[in-house]
Amino acid sequence: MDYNYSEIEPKWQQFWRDQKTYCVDNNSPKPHYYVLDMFPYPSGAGLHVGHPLGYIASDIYARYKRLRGFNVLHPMGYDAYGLPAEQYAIQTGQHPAVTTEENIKRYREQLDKIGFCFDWSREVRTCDPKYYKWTQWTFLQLFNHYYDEQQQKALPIEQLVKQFESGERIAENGKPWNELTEKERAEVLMGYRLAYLADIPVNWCAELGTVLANDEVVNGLSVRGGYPVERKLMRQWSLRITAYAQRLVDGLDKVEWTDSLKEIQRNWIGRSEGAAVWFPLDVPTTTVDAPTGLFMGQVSPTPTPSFEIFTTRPDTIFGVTFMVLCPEHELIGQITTPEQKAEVEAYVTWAKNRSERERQAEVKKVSGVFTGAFAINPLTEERIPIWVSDYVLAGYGTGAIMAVPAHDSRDFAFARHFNLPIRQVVAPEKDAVSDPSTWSESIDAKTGYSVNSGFVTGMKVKDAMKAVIDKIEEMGIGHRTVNYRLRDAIFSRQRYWGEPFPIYYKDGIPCPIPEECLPLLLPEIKEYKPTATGEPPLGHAEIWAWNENNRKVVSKSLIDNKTVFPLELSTMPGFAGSSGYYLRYMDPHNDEAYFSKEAVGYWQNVDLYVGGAEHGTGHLIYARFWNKFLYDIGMSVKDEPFQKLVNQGMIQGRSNFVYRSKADNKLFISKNLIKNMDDVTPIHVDINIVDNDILDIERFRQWRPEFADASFQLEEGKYVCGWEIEKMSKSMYNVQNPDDLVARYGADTLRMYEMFLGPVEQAKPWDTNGIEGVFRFFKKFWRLFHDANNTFCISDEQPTKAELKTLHQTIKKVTDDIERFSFNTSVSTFMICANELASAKCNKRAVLEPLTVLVAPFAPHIAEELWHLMGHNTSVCDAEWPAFDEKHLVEDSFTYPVSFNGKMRFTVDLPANCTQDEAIAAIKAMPETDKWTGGKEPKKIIFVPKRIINIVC
RNA sequence: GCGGAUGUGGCGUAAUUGGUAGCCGCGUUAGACUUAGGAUCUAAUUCCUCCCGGAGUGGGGGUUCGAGUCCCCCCAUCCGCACCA
Repeated sequence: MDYNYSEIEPKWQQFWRDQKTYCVDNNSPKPHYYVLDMFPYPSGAGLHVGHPLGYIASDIYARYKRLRGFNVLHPMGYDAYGLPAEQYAIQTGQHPAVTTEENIKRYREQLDKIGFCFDWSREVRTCDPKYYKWTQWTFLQLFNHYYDEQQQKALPIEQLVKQFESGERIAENGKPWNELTEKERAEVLMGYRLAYLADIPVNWCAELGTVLANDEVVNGLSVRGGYPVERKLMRQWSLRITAYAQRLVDGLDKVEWTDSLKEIQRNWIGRSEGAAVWFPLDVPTTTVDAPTGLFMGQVSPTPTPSFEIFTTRPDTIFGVTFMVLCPEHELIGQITTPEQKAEVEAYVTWAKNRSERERQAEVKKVSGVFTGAFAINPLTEERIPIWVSDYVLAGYGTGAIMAVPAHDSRDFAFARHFNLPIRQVVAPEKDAVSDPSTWSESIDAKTGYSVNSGFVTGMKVKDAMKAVIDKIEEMGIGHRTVNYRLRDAIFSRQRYWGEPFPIYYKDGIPCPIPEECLPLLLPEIKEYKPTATGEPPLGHAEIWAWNENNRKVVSKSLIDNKTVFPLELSTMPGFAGSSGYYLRYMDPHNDEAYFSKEAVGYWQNVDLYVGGAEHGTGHLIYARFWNKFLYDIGMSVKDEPFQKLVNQGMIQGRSNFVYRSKADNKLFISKNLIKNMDDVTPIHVDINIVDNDILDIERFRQWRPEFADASFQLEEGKYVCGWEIEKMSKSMYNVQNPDDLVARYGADTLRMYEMFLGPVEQAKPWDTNGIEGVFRFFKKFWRLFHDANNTFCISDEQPTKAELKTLHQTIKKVTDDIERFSFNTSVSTFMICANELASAKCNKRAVLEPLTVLVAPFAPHIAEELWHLMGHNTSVCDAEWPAFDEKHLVEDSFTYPVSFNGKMRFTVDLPANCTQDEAIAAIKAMPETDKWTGGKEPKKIIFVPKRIINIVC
């Protein structure tokens, strides 16, 4: 019997379970290291080979760190709340908890087979009340805190109340605190809470019956299901993530993530510096609210009614030829002249009713309408028309812009369409002024010089920006400011399968459920659809009201508005549970706290996080925000949750095709015999009946009834299939299930092969064609330890110099590779090592024992087996990483390549410690030298120790 | 449009970070042992070639004794954002 993985693997998996090999302690004299995988959503389809890629990489790293003497935390759990289980529940009536439980079981079985070193005793599930208690708890903390701009951190809302009480801070409506009703006070505070309730435009997905976050919508369609999404104003819970925008940007400089992912986040946060400027209105005063004259809630220093705009190009203010308001702008109703009223109203109505998809599809289409009103350019005192257009967005800046058509492509298109004047105020060179009517596009670059721009004319653009802002600030009509594209995170979902909000409503005022009463359990309901009145599914729950006196959830029929009140009906989104799970792993069974101070003090934060880059604008932003908040309130000890982050590339599917003749639909033509692709129809064929692109004809005939009597045109007796790289999906018959590969080659081969496929970070197609090579490696590796009769047989002889060199080369390369996360090259190194040892017939313990430890992170099962065969009775996981000794690599002599004018010509052996002069003398003495220099004295000789000798002649 | 990446044999990839391009594996070819082989072993495998050599890392230029690697300009593919003022 050869290498028998099917016997070895279950045996050691059981051993690890019995010995609790992977249980980690929260206190250890060893240095700590935290390796985390993004926990999976347990979908009904089970794992495919793409899922474990990142898990294998992190597993190798975790095992490596452990062998290097670290106390390694490497947990796993499930992101168990989510839409698919609920959609399934709506269709089948099956409780989402039941399907989720089944799926988790399947995932666990599949994961176990691959031999991961997860500490399952720390498993968390987001749908477990013991876990979501702390999700709800964090929500309450967010509700009870506000963001203090001065201190740049979250502070308890009581401190804000004190400021209001003392008059240190004034409510926006200007009324003193003690004159406000309780309801008014609640509303004021709601404007500060980090978790707040507000009417906001949301992404409403009618098909899913819920609101979605921005990152859950792509091209106007929901990510899950691809249903249309519309913009709608709804009263929703939100998280004031925008308060943390600057810290979220700054924190990126402190973490070791890829530049591309950092860019994605910077882009999403969208910080831009510029100026807020007030433009006075030039309208009959009767149409405006005379006493305040304010529209944007700002304290205007000017007595004239004015409105605020945001610009990143204050230097172009001399080129403003019109203003544009977004269709939602509250000023529109007040300033529109009677003549324009009908037209403007029609436009606003049209713009509001457009679906998100329509709007996005028609971005290039210019539309807008003139209000009839004018503003005054505060620097030039020119009278400029005010327009309304939906290319100005309500959610960004102030929803109003100063349009500079000469230097903004959108303003340019608008001006061209409506025939508005275009005035050049920036030129690439000082005198490069031309007639804008001849331009095909605007000059948007922030370079060059200001022209036609009053007091900044002739300045460089950068200087002009500064000069204009200074002037504006001096005039008291605006100021420097920073805007972010990031929006607050909508936190309500009109769904059942999520965390209930620990909130009840007393006279319409949202009140938190006392912390001691958490978790607020998700109630059972009969139907998972929205109620007849359009309430979220929790509207069906009968026992869903809060009794303030005995602090219990009670029947809705008891609601009396004195002691019993309705509970919130929406639930939290998927990212709620996944935003803090990494902290919970540190102390997963704590019922007194999210996690103990000791636990977080020991583990600090995640040292290495492995997962897909698709979470760049979702989970990874929310989790950083969540952590920063927990940091502010003294829970988390690090400002950033994930120190180093590695994005594993997506694994695509490699589909196989058979080609059916169009002339004869029973005939299938082997790929290379096809003369014209138009004569055949490519048909997806299940990759499980294809091996190295060769079709298993018998299994193909059995695959589908219509192929039972298929005939074939074969090449050399084989049917060769075509292939293409596509997304891995059931419908393309290209899904590779890891279980099948484990059954056929063993987990160690699967692990090693997934690493061998290429760099972990790189997206790549799954291709089983090379797995045989890895499997052969293991058979070869096994044979090193066994004789011809497959009896374990290693010798205690001293290794030769060459064998030690092989070993230490391998130690060095593999160690370096793992540190660099370059696992594909480590696999190559192992293969080279095994080849060399096999041809040297080396079966010496002094070489094989350290080698077994090196292989252990990659192939733990075979390593454990051999480790025990070598007489150890503890796990190879607790071995010590072999020490590298440079001296075994030192050679007596070194073979130098000698090149002439950069072209390699011959090699020469020189002593390893040879000096430059010795080397040059030796080369000059070589007869070959004359041949290449033609006997002349070389112009120059370049000598790089242990590299190369180059002669310039 | 903006931002980020990538481009090397038939295929997946490697290259001591500026020093003999193509390691390792797949596939292919030939051979050995075999009743047999989807087992094992050996050898060959970038391309052209008159077997002397020559060309070659998407294309073009540059720096250098020397460039896959550094700089500039194109081309192609992939990913992210997208009316963000």
